[in-house]
Amino acid sequence: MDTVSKVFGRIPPAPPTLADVAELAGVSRQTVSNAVNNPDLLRADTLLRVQQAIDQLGYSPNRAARNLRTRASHLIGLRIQPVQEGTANALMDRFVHSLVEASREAGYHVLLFSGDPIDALAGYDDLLRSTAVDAFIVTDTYLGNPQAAWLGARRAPFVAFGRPWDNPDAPHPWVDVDGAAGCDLATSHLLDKGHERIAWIGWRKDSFIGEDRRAGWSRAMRARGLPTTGLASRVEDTVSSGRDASAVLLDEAQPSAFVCASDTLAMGVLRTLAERGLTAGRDVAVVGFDDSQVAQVVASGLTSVRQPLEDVAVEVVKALEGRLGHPPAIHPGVLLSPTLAVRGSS
Amino acid sequence: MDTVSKVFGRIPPAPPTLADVAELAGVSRQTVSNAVNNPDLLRADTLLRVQQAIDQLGYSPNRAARNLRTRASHLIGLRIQPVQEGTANALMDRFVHSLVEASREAGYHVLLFSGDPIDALAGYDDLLRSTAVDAFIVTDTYLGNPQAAWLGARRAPFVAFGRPWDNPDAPHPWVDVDGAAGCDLATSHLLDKGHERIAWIGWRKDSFIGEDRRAGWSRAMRARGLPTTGLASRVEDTVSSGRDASAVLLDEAQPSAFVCASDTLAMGVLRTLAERGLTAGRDVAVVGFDDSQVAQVVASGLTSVRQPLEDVAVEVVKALEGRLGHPPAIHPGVLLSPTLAVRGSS
DNA sequence: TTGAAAGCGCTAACAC
DNA sequence: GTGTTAGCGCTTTCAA
Repeated sequence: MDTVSKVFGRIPPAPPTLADVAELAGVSRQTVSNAVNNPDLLRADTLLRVQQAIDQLGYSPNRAARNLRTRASHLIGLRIQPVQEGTANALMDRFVHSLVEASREAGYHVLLFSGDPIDALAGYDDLLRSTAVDAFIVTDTYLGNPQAAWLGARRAPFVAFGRPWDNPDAPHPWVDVDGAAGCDLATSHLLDKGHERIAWIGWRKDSFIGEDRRAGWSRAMRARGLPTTGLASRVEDTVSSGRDASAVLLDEAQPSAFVCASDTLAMGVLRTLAERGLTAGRDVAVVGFDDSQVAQVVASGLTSVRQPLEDVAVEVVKALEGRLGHPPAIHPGVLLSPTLAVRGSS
Repeated sequence: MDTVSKVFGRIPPAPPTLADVAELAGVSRQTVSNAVNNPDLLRADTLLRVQQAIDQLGYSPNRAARNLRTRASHLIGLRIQPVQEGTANALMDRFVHSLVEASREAGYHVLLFSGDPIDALAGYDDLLRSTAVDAFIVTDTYLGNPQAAWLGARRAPFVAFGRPWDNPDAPHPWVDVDGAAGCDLATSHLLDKGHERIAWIGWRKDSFIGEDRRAGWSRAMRARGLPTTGLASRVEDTVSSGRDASAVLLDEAQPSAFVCASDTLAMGVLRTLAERGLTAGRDVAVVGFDDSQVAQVVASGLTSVRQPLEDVAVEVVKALEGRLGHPPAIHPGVLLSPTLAVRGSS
């Protein structure tokens, strides 16, 4: 009586095991295992025979058994947070897809989990202790986020998308996008178009990311010997903040262009322009950040700095493979350069 | 010599096992297992003692071992596709988060995989044969998609987000949102505002979803005895198609309002209005579908039909639990009603 | 109510 | 090159 009908009188048919393949091919189980994991060890004709048996039965190694034996799950954990409604911030969608794709090529799958809002660490802890994932991708590296330190202390392998701002010497691998370079790019683009009074609308000063992006703007301005005083504003990341800030700047500093730390803020600028009967791109130029769908479909289009998320994902997975290797190979950090998606608003 | 230092002279410290807990609590391994899975079987004081040992060691059952033994992974697979750039379609982000949340409460994690573009089924097959997931959530139920039939033939448990349009008697559980009701809601909203000539911009006729939504519009119009002839257009789901279609309709049928099958099309309408110096919401009303971020942040806001994705996720997981139960409980299908997010454009 | 034994399917280590 | 042995950590019988 075969395994199938012994275990399941009904559905579903139990998938074939190593033993089934071995029997069919007339070899031992170990040889089948080798055929799958170390084909080089087999003689060509044996390998072929085993291969045929595998194909014939539609055999695929049972993950649970393999995981148990190898102490690896080939799963990487990614914590996702709720979409922020009312903003244009939707990086994650693109990043997640890129990550899944890059992971697949490296033999990993992505396991999603949601943060217990009260205890962000709980989800990590659970997966870690139950050895459900081999590593994590950490994306929310805002200031004071304890995840990196916490994971580090537990020796949990992880790669961060985002620099360790508060600790440049952090020992974990990370990948990030050069926000300053992006805003420099955006500002220089406007300067090349003849703009001289280019305003900045960014986030509050306690945001490292925001200050980094702002630095790109001021750097580009200074490189042309242009003043920046009175041309900058720091606000919350909402459409209405962008609207209010741009109205004030327009009144007090008469800029001919805006560079914003986010598409959300840029949408606020567009709103102010519309309210004043000004046309974006003709009367006043506007550049956003993140190349969200919003930037892509809004009337006449919003020029925006685009993060190379596909490349980020590839680098993240590369770093992960290094970290998971024996011995672990930690390359310090990777900084990628964004590009500029030029549209009608500039 | 304990397990830890035997296996790992170095890092990372091996997580505690059932045996470790059993030793500490002075009971057998089986008793610890029961404490975790069938606490009722234990005497109160034994349970307490085991619980303390578990807490003290930070024990969490090894998933791979449990999966191997129980033939279940407590993972559900979700295939994700690339974000469509240049459109406002970003349902998935919200749905995925809701699904992760709902799954967590049911004891499941979500495993993401990407479709091999060439062979969409390959990803499913791989995960299925390696028993990596217990079930799938299928979201792309477009016409002629072979996934449902294929999975059904393999007796693979799955729940669809989307009706089996081409086979109403399909035996699998599904959850969907009533698009007709949504467009009826949108149209009635406009009718209540006094509009009588309300145009429809939807997708090509071979889209069941598009025709369903369109039916809601015509139903609402007919309910008030209003004509629909000459007021409808069927195009591709792009901004420029929406722009062109609305320009034609405006010229030929003089509608005072538009209901669109997607926010993407609605953005096209807004573009036409802007080009003609018309103000959305004042001169011409516009309603989109999906309540995307685009609808939320665009100047003055775009009224849009909002799918209750959180509820969809809950129902999907509920259906999944039924399907995975012993015996499987298949409830036929669940149809949820969308709501209308009213903003400045109407 | 608790414990002992068996085995899920696989691979690492070693023998042949 | 191939086969044998052992055991990853857990849960499901079954016995005490």
